[in-house]
Amino acid sequence: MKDTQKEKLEHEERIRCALESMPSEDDVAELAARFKAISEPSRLKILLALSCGELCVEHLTQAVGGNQSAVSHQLKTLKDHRIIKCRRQGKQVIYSIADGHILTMISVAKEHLNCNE
Amino acid sequence: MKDTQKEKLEHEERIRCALESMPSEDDVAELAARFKAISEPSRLKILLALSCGELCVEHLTQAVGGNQSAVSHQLKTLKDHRIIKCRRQGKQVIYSIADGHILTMISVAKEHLNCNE
DNA sequence: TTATCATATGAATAACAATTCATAAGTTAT
DNA sequence: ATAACTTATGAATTGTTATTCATATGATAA
Repeated sequence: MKDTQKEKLEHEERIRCALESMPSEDDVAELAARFKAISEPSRLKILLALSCGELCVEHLTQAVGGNQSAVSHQLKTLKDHRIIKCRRQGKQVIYSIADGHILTMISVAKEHLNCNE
Repeated sequence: MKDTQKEKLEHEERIRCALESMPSEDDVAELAARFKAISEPSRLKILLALSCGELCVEHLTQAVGGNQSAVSHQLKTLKDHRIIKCRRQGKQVIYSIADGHILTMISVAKEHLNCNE
């Protein structure tokens, strides 16, 4: 009976920790939205491509293999969530990954592919 | 004229890299699906809660603040994508995060919240 | 200024996913 | 075997998101 008692206490401790450390609704929502932005195949391809360095829209369109309009919409989504940033250079707009955290995510994700769990 | 030439070559190099290093359609699709699994607020909450340690469904239901059926559906989604795993203990089913990569992701995500870029 | 090239956007349809409700299934205790 | 408890699931509705098409905007060159 003592062991189950102990286990029960551990469970209580964990749920307490889970409830206390839970970020606010708003923070969770924003975080989820950012994950969602990454979670469509073509947007993920854009990020995978950008992990090689900055690229213009035309090249990104080649990289994802879609059409220009779709890619622009996808870029907007990523930009709105501050996952990528851009700068204009003449006629072209050149996109790049916004910060190190995102790059880390993409790297971890790539690793995941390679070791397959 | 020499500088733009050099830049152009760099661009070509990058798009070449992007195209060559792009994972297969299937791999990208699976990766995207896994990100998507993480990207709903209540599923993200489940993962944030589980980052404190394993929890049973009832406690997880408390942690996300939803109803039991919804949480079970969400758990199934996460489990189907091998983001969480579970074991039965008596009447209860106890869930935990499936592997280190996922934990890393959640940690990076949490950091992201704290430093806000 | 007009023509051309590169990118962005609004609106609509089409595809997809989340939540709910009712109920089933597995586990333990009586 | 039945009841009580915990978790899972199917089906339907509702809500969301992606893609497409047509067109607009912004930049450069002629």
